[in-house]
Amino acid sequence: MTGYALRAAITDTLGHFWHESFGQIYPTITALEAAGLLEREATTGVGPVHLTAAGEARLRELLAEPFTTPPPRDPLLLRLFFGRYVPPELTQERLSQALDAAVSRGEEFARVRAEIEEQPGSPDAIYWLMTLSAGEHAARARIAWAREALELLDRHADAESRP
Amino acid sequence: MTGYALRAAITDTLGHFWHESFGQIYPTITALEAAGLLEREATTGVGPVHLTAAGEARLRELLAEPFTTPPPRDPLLLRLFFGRYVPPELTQERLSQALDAAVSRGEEFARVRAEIEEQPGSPDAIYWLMTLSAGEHAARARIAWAREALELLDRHADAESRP
DNA sequence: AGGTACATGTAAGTAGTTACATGATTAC
DNA sequence: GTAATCATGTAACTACTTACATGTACCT
Repeated sequence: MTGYALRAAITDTLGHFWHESFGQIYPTITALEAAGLLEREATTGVGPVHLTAAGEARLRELLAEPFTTPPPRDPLLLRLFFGRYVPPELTQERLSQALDAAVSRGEEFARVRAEIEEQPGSPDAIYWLMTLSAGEHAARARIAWAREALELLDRHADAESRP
Repeated sequence: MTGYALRAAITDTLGHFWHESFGQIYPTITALEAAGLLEREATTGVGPVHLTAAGEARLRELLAEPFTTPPPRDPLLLRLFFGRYVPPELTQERLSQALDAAVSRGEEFARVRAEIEEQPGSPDAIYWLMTLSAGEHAARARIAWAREALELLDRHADAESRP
């Protein structure tokens, strides 16, 4: 595929857990081609590329290597944690937005699930369903949490206004 | 507090959703001091610092500003998605590790909850409980997902070995 | 005396984003 | 003909990690 198509594919199918920018993609394609891991389908220097045999071997190698998880950084939770320093209405709004976003993600996941289950028997299907399921569980948990937190905030505001 | 104590406090109380390294903390303390937002408690140039009035005002300002969420990058899900390229036992092991880690996190959260609920009435308590609850929901979701995925993988391996 | 926790900092390097720049092709 | 989509790339910048370097204080 082309770099452009690759980016679209990443956004569409890995979107809920991965991301790449053009600033990463194009220099990487150049480097991989120089290393013989990628090949152009034309000799023009641009256009679709695909993995060479060496490229696929390297991919398998990389996927099998141990990996580390980057340190967490959740900007929403950070702002909620210091909620005492901002108006309660702002915290409420932020929770509402998080709730809406999680609901949308849940709906999107349902559409993707329907799509995958239309073509069963693909050797990839089980792995795609696995990562999809991670998104579904996370979205449901986020929805439940946000509702709970909004209620907690409501009750707290009530208790403050009539002590 | 000192930079060292600050880092310990971040790790202890924000650990499940935030992180800072010394390489960030110390230069930042220097910059904030130069800007008059932090003050040393001694005149020696080292030792505990605390927010000035201007510093607290700036903190409130920053906390109230809109924020963006960084693009997602989940290294585990990426490797599961391309599960077809690695031995199934490796995928199984990775899921088991994720499950164990989520269980441990869940237990840790239970301890923290007990701690917070010991001193009720703190004006921060509601916000701390909110972020803690986010961790609890996420951990439970991760546990449920990992168990489900392990089962899916098991059934799949069975189906492959006796077609 | 030796180890562990407390404490502070820098320098090099990596990773990644954002903004800018350019142009071809397709759809209406 | 003009707007959107497809397509490729670079340069500057920001954020952040890691490794290194150094020293004190306390405990046993």
